[in-house]
Amino acid sequence: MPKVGMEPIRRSALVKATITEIGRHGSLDVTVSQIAKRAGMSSALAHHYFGSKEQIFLAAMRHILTIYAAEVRGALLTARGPKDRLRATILASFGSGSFRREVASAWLNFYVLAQTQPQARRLLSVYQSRLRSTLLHDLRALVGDRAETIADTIGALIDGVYLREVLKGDAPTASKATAMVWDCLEREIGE
Amino acid sequence: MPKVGMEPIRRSALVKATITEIGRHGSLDVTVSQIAKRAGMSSALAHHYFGSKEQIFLAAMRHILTIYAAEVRGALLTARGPKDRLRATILASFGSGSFRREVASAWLNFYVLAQTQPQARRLLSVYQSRLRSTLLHDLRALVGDRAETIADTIGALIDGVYLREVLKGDAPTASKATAMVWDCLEREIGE
Amino acid sequence: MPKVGMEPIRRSALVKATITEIGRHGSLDVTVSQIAKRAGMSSALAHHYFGSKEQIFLAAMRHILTIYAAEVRGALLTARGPKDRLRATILASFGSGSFRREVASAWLNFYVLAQTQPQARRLLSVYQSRLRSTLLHDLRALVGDRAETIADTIGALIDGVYLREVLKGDAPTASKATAMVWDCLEREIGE
Amino acid sequence: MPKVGMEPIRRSALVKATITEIGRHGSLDVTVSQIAKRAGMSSALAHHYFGSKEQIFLAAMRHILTIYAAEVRGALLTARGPKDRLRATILASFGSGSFRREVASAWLNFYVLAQTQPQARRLLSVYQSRLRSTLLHDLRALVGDRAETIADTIGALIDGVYLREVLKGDAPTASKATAMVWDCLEREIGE
DNA sequence: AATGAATGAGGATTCATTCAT
DNA sequence: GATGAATGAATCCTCATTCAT
Repeated sequence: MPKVGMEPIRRSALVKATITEIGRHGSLDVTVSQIAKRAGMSSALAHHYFGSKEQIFLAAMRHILTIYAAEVRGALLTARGPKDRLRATILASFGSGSFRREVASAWLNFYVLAQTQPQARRLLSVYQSRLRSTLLHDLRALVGDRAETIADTIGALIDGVYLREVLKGDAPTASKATAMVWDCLEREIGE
Repeated sequence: MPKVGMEPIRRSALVKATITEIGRHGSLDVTVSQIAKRAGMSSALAHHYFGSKEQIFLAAMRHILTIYAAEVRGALLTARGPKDRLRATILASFGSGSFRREVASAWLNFYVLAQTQPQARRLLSVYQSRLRSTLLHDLRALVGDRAETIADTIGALIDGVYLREVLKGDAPTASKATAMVWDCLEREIGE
Repeated sequence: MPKVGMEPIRRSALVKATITEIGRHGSLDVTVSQIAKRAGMSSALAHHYFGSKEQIFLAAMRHILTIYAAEVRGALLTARGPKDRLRATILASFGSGSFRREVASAWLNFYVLAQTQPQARRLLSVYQSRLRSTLLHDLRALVGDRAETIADTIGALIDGVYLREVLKGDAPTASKATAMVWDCLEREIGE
Repeated sequence: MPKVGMEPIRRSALVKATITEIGRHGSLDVTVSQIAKRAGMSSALAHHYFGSKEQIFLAAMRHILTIYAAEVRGALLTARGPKDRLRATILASFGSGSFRREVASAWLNFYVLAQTQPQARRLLSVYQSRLRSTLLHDLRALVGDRAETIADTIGALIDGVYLREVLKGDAPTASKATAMVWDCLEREIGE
């Protein structure tokens, strides 16, 4: 058993365990001990690596956003043309990565935290900015000046549809969610 | 002075105090004592009336939804024609009642709770159903079959815009929010 | 069992238990739970009444100083003339109240705390001022101008002798301590 | 570069770091990690060298006493005659080595520890014995039989004056402290 | 020699909730 | 109706200490 270079392994294990536990409880009312135990270590070690429960959660949220960004980039790789790219972006937002119960839970709690926690707020605006600039880029090619307005609307709609889908009760449906946003977008760009 | 008839007064004071305290802290991490103190009574009495902290919060949320419903009804009173009514509905969703910081805080925490708490979930679906049927009623007159789809889209958009506005940092702007939803709606109904 | 007016009883019990426990451990490394248990209550109640461990200790120290002040006043009641009064003051400083192991422990830890804790520092200076003015009053009648210098010296000597006696190992001897200070004082006032 | 011979360097660094940290915090509530970091090594190494936190502190205290003893010896080197030597001894007790805040902190905490820790108690009695025999030696030449009593009184007075000076708040004054003890001593030896 | 990794044990503090009055 | 009293249970976080490398 190597005793060196454990840090990234431990951090990653904690991040994953955090997401799992939050999903399991639906809230941030999860003890560091529970998270640590699931990650196979003592709570003391969790604190050693992250300093506080809050930082553990922020790391988890950063991870979720990283995964999401990767999913978007992945979807864009094979997209051809602006419309295809827009569609890919929307699809990725409702991809299997985002629609898992644990991730949804993390998001909802993240919204709560973003009201008061500066780092959370910053992280949230990173997410929003990225999505916005991705949408903007392709919308400009299609609608010119109206791109900004539409990007904002579609961004908000994505969040709203996401919220409703994950709170629906039964498992969220990516296709339904995507269709709803896409239809709106098509009408906006005057298809 | 009779002690009779205090119950509704106490309950109402607690509900308001709860909303205020949640707004102040941004989360449900508010103690019953803090709420009770703000409401001018002991925490024991708060428990006497509501049974548990969770029930206090649910009562607060019910109050918020009641106010919201009233705001919608009020706006509809003077509206003439389906389009005017739709516009009124949207306006009410971003009315001063909803856009107060405390109410926004309550909503975000309510979403978290709705994942796991049956009463919260039911309450949430009451809100969604009401909004949906209000929108549907007027949309049918305008677009017939497409009403359902559009109602869902607009409902989700309202939630998404609300989310983004209240998490923006600076005070949310009702006019901007309303415009965004209304523009989308106009395009949908083929204005 | 009365459920009203418990506060003074509880506070007093906690103060006494604190002194006992500090004496038993020799240091402030005593848990609030140990103190509370000895005082016959839960640690939560101890916090309810005092707010923090530090405040509990400060209350204990205030109690010790109160007892000491009472002992001095008591000794002065029957004293006749300045010399007799000075002797009484010294005697009281090494009275059975001060020389108990627990009280000595509290004092030593109090000195440590007084370096950094404002309230402790203030309390310490209250003790020093009181002793000084008591000594001064009677010394003035005997030596006039030299009273101040002598009061300071005797005050320091009392502290030094106390320190050495309580750290000696075997039980401290009031008579030996008193004699040492008194002899010095006699020489200072020129017999 | 050989790793041999590091031991004394490490130990010394730790001892100094300990004194610094205790001074900085005013108490023994200093973590081994803080000490080790200040000494430029890991806490594990600190344990390797000293075995426990307690032993680190005792080593620090031994160091302080060694310095103090050296200061006394140094002062005695140039002293001529018993009175001059007594004066030198007192001066050294309030020398710059002893009156530093960190050293004072260490002393106060040392007193607390001496109540219960055998090694600390022994160390304290070494200090007291040394001071006593130094004083005794010169007092005998001046007052014969009364030397013992006076030595005890002066010893206690030194401790008492030290205690008050370091707890005074503002920086302690060596000259004032020395004068107080010296004046008392002169009167005792019948100057 | 030296350290990062790891933890067990603990400890102050908080709080929802209950109960006697 | 109303509350001060009271607590059990929890939770975050700390830290001296050990160990594998």
